[in-house]
Amino acid sequence: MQDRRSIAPMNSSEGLLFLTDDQLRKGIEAMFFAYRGFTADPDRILENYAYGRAHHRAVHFINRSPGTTVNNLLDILGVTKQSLNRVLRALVADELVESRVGTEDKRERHLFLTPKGKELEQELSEAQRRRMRAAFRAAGPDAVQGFRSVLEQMMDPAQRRLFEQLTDGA
Amino acid sequence: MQDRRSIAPMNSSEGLLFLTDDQLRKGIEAMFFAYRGFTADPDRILENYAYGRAHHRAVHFINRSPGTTVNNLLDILGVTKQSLNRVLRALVADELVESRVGTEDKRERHLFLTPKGKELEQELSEAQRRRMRAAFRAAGPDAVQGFRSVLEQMMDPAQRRLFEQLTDGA
DNA sequence: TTGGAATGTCAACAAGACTGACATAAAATG
DNA sequence: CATTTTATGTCAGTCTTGTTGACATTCCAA
Repeated sequence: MQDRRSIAPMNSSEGLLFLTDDQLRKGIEAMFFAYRGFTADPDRILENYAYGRAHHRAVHFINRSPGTTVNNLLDILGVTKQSLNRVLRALVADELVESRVGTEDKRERHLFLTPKGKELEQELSEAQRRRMRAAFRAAGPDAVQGFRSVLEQMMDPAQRRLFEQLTDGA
Repeated sequence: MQDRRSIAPMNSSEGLLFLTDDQLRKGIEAMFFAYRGFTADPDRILENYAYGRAHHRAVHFINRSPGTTVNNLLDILGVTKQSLNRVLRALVADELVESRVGTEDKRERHLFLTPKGKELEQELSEAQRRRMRAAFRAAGPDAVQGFRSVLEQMMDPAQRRLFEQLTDGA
C-alpha cells in the first residue's frame, strides 16, 4: 500500500524497539524509583506534623476543589470512605480542614481548608513543585510533553477522566 | 552574546511556560493518577495469592538480580530489613524464593526465585508490561524518551545510580 | 408515609511500614 | 590468641493506612 518510511521501518531495525520487553521493564523500574523521589520531600515535612501521605493527598485535593464533598474526594483518592474519614477527622480536629453540612443536601459535608490548612498545603506542594520544576527544567519542554503523554495513557480511563476534569475545571 | 532563537524566546511568550506552577501541578497530579494505574493490574493478581505490593517488589528485583543478598535488596527497595524480612519469610515458606547461606560470608543470604517464584513473577510482570506497552505505543517513541528522561531527573541521586546500575549490569 | 438508596461515622481488623532487642558471623584490636 | 566492634539477618511489638461490617441520618420514590 504505502512505502513512506514512517511505516516502513520494521520491528528489527528501529521502528518498534521502544516496545521491547527490556524497554518496558526499564519504564517500569523508572516509575518505581521516580515515585519514591516524588513523595520523598513531602514525606519528610509530614513527619514534623505527625501526618502521613494520606493527609497530604486529602489536603491537596481539598485545596484544588474547595467545597468538594466527601464522596467527591473518594472518587479521586480511590480509597474507602472509612479510610478517608479517619484522615479527615484528624484534619478537622487540628483545624486544618473545615467540614460544613450541605445546605441543599444535609447528608453531604463540604470541605474547605482553613488558613492553617492552606499554610501546610503550601509548604507541601512547594516542596513537591521544587523537585518537579528541577526535573522539568533539566529534561526540557519536549520531554515534559512526552512525560505527560505517557502518564495519561497509563491511567485507567475513569481516573483519566477525573484527571482531565481537574485541570479543565479549575 | 548570542542571538540564535534557541535561547531567545523569553519567559512571557513560550520559552518557560512549561515551568509554571500550573504545569507543575498538572505533572504532580499526573504522577498520582498514573501510579495508581501502574500498580492496578499486579494488585489485582496479587489478591488471588494473598500477597501484596511488597511481595511483588521483592520478587521483581530478585528476578532481576538472582543471587542478590538481603542487604542489596534493602538498598533498592528502600525499606527496613525488618520489613523486608517479613515478606521474604512468607515467600520462602511458600517456596517462591530460595535463601542460600553465603559461601564466602556466612552471614549473608543469597536469594533466588524457584520455578514457582518465576511463574508468579512472569504473571505479574506480564500484566504490568501489557499496560506499559499500550501506553508507550499510544504515546509514541519520542514521548517515551521524554517520559524516561523526566522520571530519571525526579529520582534522588542515590536511587538514580541504583536504577542505572540495574539496567547496565543485566 | 414508608421503604430503599445515599451519605457519612464508629469500631474492629489486616498489610506493611517502623523501632528496639537480639543471635550469629566476620573483622579489627589489644 | 582473646576480645571487642561491626555487619547481617531474625523476632517481637507498634503505628499508619488501608480494609469490611454495622449503623445513624437524610433524601427520594412508590
